[in-house]
Amino acid sequence: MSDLLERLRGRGWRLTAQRRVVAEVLDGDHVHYTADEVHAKATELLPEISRATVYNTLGELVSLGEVLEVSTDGRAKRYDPNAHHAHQHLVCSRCGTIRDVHPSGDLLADLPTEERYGFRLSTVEVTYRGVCPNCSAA
Amino acid sequence: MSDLLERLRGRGWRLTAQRRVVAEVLDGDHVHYTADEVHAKATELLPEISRATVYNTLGELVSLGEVLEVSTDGRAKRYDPNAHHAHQHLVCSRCGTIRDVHPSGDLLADLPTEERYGFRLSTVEVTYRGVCPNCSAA
DNA sequence: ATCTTGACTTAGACACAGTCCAATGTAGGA
DNA sequence: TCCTACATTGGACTGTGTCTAAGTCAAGAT
Repeated sequence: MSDLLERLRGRGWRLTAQRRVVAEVLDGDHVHYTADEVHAKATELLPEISRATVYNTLGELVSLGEVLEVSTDGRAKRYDPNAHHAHQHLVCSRCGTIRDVHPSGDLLADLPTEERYGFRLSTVEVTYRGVCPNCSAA
Repeated sequence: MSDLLERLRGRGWRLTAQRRVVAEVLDGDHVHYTADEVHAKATELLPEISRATVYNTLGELVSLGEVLEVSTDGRAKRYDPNAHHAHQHLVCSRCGTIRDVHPSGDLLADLPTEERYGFRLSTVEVTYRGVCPNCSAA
């Protein structure tokens, strides 16, 4: 993920300890943390980091297109660092676990012209819900 | 929508003025109000109705399967009385307007077995995003 | 028609997620 | 090294939703 930092510096991002730490926390492929979880983990690496900075940084990463914002439950938004491969989400209705998944087919094409009401479509988000093997077993 | 009230009474729902008013506000096909919008409209019909009652009633309608909870933006949840026809949502990224839409094809089938990670799938929610004709024009 | 009772409603306090602000600190160019 | 525009901080604030204890009432029983 240090290439991320490089990319951002190239775009004029000022590189601070706080931002580095937030990027580091988001590193890894299958994390979907809430802002407060990011803050908690960032605090372990840099005790004085403030909540506001974490929110600011996440917001910047989202508008720079480096991180996706996912809200699957109407509660806290989650942040998904896997922004460079199109994917959708599979959520366990019991425990809330999220997995990245890759449906087949062209999802946008599933919406017929007469159902588009003159909108210019840009994206589609799909959330599959079900019960994960763990919760099924229990 | 008075058949809704009948249905609910049949299920042992106690019929109060407050509940009647909430059901009345949700009547109509293409409304997607937030809880506070429902409360505002309910207050016009029954001035003393409290916020807590609106939240309670909406929650009950949702668990009874009469109303759908939709959260498209990570802000306030919206309540969709059109719960008896499967449908998805088309959201304007500018103004937030929501339309019910009906994609073609079997959405669940788009997720290949090897992408299901052992989950027992139950539902799929699709949100199409784009810009509505109104906002396009402006 | 009235009584009774458990379910419903209420106001307000509380909790959680997120935003805003003025004061302070600092990265990185000159 | 200095400067300054940008970043960070903590705490107050907002919006959305939940909880509670006390009061009220729908509807079945009498």
